[in-house]
Amino acid sequence: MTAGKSIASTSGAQSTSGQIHDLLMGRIQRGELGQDIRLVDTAVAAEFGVSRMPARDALMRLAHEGYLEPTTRGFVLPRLDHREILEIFDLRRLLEPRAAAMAALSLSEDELKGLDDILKDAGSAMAAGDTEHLHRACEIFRNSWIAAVPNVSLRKALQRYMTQVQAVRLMTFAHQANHPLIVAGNTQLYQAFCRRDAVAASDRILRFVFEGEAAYLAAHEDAGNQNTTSSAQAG
Amino acid sequence: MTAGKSIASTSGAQSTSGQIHDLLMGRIQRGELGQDIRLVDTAVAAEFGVSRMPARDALMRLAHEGYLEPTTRGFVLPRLDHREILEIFDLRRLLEPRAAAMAALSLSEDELKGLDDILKDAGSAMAAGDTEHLHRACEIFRNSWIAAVPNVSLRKALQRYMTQVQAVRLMTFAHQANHPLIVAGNTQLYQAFCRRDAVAASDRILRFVFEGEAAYLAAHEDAGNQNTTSSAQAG
DNA sequence: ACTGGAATATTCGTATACAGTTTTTGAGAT
DNA sequence: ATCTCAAAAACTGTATACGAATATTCCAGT
Repeated sequence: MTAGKSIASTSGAQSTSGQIHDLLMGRIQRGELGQDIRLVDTAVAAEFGVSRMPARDALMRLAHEGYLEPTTRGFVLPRLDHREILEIFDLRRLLEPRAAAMAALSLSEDELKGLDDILKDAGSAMAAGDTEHLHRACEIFRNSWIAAVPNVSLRKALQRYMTQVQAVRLMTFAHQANHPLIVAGNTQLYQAFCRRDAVAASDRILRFVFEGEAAYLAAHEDAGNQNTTSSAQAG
Repeated sequence: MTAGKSIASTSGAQSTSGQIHDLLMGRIQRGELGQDIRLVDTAVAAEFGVSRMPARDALMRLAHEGYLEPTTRGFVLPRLDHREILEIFDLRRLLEPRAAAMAALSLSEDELKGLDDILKDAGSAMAAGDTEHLHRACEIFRNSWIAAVPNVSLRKALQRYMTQVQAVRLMTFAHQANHPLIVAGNTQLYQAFCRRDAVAASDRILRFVFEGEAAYLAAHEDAGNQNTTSSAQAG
């Protein structure tokens, strides 16, 4: 309570619990939470200098949205097992092609320019061997084009699998050999967007998801060979 | 507080707020709430003989699930607008064919028998002109086959759109002319399940969603012609 | 050293209270 | 009769407190 971060003046005109919710979701999406961290309402409340209620509301809402998992002792990141990760690849193959096609038709010139900038950023990050930077750039790229999907319900559905995307990325990005593939895939997607080519965008993202799954499976096998335990964790 | 309904001994071993949540959701799904009714936490709390917090939790959870809409003055039934309903038809076209295909391969003999029973129930309900009964039977049918989808993530995604499905149903079921189409569609889906014909199940559910959209659009036009206000409401 | 079980600590769910905000109500002026 | 503005009521969001449930720790007995 004494070290409160003064929640006010952060994001939009929301309630306290809404602001805490958004902040925590940002941390989760940016992968700032270790998978062994337990989020407890009293601790969150203390961090933000508020009472338990807003913190509790935010945590429960995040849990219900699938970003956190309630346990008997605090909230933790949902630990995705191998099966669940593969399931979500399946879902992404169903949803993302249509989403990319819609985005191709909806992205404004400004948004395309923004994607271009992010892509250049990702390219230089790859050249510099800065995995962390590349990771962030790819996340921004994905969030940006998804934000342009006009079907709100579809957009929300995609955003719900951010955790899985993050978890898989953390595994596949570890292998620098994957980096050119990732940047090339995003570049081709961007080019399809520029051409307003919905079909190409759809095809490209589908192939991208398949490639992601293949890279994940390879990383998973590696991890399995080296260490039988804690193989398919998000970390 | 004095006239509490003694929440205990109702449903499973949940928390108070969970029980209130389930009870209210049941009322919503059964259409027991007029669209002009405002649910206020203090009133709900008084009805169930608890304090505001559990009632508030339940209402907020229902709101977040899309069953209710928070306003400055209590919670009301969500007014799904035309755009959102069409968006969800789009999503269902992406997800349900795959789900039905998976269900065709996964349904056990017992589950198939259960579907058959429900289907017969629906048939007799239609014959008797019991719209309410038919509505319930169709809901059970849908829930039953979706429960057999082995991809947990896909299953959860589908269940998230239950509300919208319900809302649309309430509109389309009002026209008795739609009833034979609905029962026939479910019957054909069931037959595809029995044959373990994933392709037929996939095709059938896709057509079913299209038919549902067409029926919704027709109902929407009717409502629009009769009354410009309160056209696309979930009643 | 290891196991069983009680004491302790942590955390959750709920109750009650208070403050801020928005809607409604009602009185007075035109 | 209607409009305006202030007072009241209603409702939401947050703070604080308490009891219950569950995990953890620690000690005694083997």
